[in-house]
Amino acid sequence: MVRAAPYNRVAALEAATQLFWEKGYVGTSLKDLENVLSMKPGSIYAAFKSKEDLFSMSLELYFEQNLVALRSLQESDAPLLTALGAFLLRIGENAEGDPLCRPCMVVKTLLETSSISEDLTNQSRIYLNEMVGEIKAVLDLAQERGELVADVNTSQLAHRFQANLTALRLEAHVSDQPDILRQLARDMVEELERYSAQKQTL
Amino acid sequence: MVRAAPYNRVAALEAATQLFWEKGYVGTSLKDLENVLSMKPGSIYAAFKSKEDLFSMSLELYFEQNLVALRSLQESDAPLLTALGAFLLRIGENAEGDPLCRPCMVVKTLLETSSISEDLTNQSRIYLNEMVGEIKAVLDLAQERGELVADVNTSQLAHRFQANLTALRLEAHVSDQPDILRQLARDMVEELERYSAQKQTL
DNA sequence: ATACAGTTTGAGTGATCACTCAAATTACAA
DNA sequence: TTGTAATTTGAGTGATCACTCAAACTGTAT
Repeated sequence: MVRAAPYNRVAALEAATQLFWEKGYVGTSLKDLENVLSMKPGSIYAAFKSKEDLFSMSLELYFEQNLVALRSLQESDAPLLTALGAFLLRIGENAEGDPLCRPCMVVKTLLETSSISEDLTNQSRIYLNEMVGEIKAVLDLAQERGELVADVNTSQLAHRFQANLTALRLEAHVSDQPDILRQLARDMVEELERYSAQKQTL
Repeated sequence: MVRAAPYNRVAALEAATQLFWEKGYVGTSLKDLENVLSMKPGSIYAAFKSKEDLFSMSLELYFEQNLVALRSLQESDAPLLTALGAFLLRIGENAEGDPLCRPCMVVKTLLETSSISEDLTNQSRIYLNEMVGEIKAVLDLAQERGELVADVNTSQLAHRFQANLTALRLEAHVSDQPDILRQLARDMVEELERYSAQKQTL
């Protein structure tokens, strides 16, 4: 009775996400989407209702994938502070094609849509808040495990980490001096590790 | 012989800058510009050649104004590190209508135009590099004056400051928790003042 | 007053925008 | 095989995009 959809919804959403991430909401036309999704306008609208809805779903997918990366940290027993620092160092390497070394799609969306679509702006805001909450959860766990000094405000430190992450991804996009970027990442890691319970006092 | 232009070029450019800053390049239509500049399309094109050129001039104006603010620091004899920190603390207050508490137009442009206009992207990149150079100049002067410890890499610290500034302006745009934002600003100031030559050792 | 050059005007350009829908196609049940 | 409902198709919708240009207007020189 129900015919299987001949398009792969997940694959289509992932392709849309990449396109939107790169070109932004306004900068992406339906022609662009038709090409990338290999779907005609009618199919796109049947499947995703509107360009804005499709963007919203793409943003959600992007967010969920980032959330998964953070959650997986908490499930392993690897040192948490080291793992957080590794994110920064990875951005510092600025490897070609590493998605973490491109500006965050949520941040891009927030900036782009702040006078275009209130819905997308709010969605971005919510995601950023959820992300910082997830970082805080990692830091709380690190405190439980005795990796992080007990007297630090994890909420505050989470915001600091998110700020560093965002700024570093931006710098990776701007900088043409690998040394500067790498050292910037190291400075941020050093700052983070000043709260490590394991570290020797200076 | 030459009739005085009945439009005020500087005022028009400033109005265009505000509009572009808020709505972005793609998000601003010529209709929007006509309204804000009180000019008909023909006049706009006679005066500014194209939408992209007008945007470019607006971005330049924005940049020059920011540059002036930094240069003026070097001409006064007020403590430089304190003055730099004051920028951060001002963002931390997130006062309604304070332009410093809105995301940087250059950063917005860089993110928005990276797949739209190579020219505007390059222009943004250049401005960000000039800004960080100007921050470095302030830090170098601070070293000369003995305000800043001698062994710190001012180029590196300048990049760190710029990253903090950018991230903080972004956070001011996202956050609905004044306390968090204020504390974030204070953390950044504290980090900066660890390089103060005047400060007492911990 | 008249001529004229500089400036503004705004309807109109073709292109592109997001989006629609009747018709063709397809997969499955009977 | 046939009937049917789900899906895809893609030409076409009106709206809006950045932009143009001939005509009207305006300030100045003569």
